[in-house]
Amino acid sequence: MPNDRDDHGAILVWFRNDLRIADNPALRHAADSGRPVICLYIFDETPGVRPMGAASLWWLDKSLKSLDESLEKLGNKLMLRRGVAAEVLDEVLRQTGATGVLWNRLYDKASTDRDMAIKTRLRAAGIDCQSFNASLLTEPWEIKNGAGQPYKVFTPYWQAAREHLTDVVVEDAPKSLRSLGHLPSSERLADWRLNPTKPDWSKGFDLWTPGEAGALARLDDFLSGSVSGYGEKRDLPGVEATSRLSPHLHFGEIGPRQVWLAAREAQAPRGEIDKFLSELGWREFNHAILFHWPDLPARNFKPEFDGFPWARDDAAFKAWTRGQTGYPIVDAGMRELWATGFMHNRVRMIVASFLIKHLLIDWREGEAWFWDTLVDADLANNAGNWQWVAGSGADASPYFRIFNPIAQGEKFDPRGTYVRRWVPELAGVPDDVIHKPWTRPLHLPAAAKRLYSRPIVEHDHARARALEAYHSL
DNA sequence: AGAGATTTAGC
DNA sequence: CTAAATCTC
Repeated sequence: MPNDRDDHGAILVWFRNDLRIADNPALRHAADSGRPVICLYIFDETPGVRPMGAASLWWLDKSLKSLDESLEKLGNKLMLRRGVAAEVLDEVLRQTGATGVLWNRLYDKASTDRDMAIKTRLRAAGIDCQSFNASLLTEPWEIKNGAGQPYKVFTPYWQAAREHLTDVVVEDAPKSLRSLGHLPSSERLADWRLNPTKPDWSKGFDLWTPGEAGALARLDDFLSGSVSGYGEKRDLPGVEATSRLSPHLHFGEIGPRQVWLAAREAQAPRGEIDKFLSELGWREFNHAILFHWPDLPARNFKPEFDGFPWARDDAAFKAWTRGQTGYPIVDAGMRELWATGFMHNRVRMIVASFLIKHLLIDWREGEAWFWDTLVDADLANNAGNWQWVAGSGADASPYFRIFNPIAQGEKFDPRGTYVRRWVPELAGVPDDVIHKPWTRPLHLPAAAKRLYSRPIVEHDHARARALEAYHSL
């Protein structure tokens, strides 16, 4: 009775940040229906949905290509359309006669507003419309404290969340995907011009392999190698000891359930595995906070910060973005970001603290820069982490914790390995002054003297000024 | 997931 | 005396 199945129409799978075929419940559900499946990615222009930054667009380009190749192996392909999502869906439904639309959920307000409106409207029109969870270990609304409220502190949140994770399940990729006989036209990926207009900028991004295969390889590499020394080495930017899964997780090339299960089965000490998994916990926490406090990217989580006397200093901001602050660890981080679309986590905290506390520049300006330049730019994590550093966020670092960029450098990059990699003009500076080259100008090689400038603010002065600003609240 | 000053424990 | 623990911002 094959024709019988066709009578029910095709199912449309709307891909978003779930660019994978394994552990993808919407895709799996469509495949299991036995009906033809239309795989659609919409370059969404719905007003209010934050446009991706330049580094994200670079990544998206490769990830979509990779997903299309995976789908072709299953006998299907990825259809691309650009426009306002609701209108694009209407058009594709009309062109294909599909009778069902499935997707995996997103959790920011612009997306949930859009998706709820679409779901209500499509269901009223008789379209079978369902959403699934591909992106999080637990749904944000599932984890509540004793008073029925969402947690605002990470440790009790993660403790409660872990109790929900007794039967984490991963679904295999479908073996095949029926396709529609006559698929309406797709736009061409190249026409979207997702690569940066300055091609030189992304030259150094080749350390990444966007796409599902690259994500799985990265996870495997990490779990069979550096996770063993994770607790000790994860804070050392000169050592490659972190997983670097963040962009893959953001685009959903791999899901947190896959990471969770693989980590639990890895041959490594339990303590190290748990430390790594608690980083997944922060990802869950940030998404839950964003879901319950949708203004997180724009407004202080703690409203008492609303009166903070931020400085307007374009020259200082520019120096920060270019890695020209005169503090080697800060400059190394900002240059790693520019060169690779990524920055080591420890250094993210240092550069963010520097922008907010040494320069007194609003965390939202830093958040916007990261949004544009990070390949792992993620609304929940980016906003949550910037507010964490600023002291204005949920379970944030107290404002008066002001990182000393010299001490942080000496503690976490003691031999200057990281600094020398990203600030080559300091290559010949001896270890004992690599994080404070201005203190012994006579000992500096000519290149360092000529090319590396003095700090744009003096640490003790900036620290005192930041504390004063904080106390003015 | 600070920094810096001060106190205390252990020798 | 030193290093760890404690306190304060």
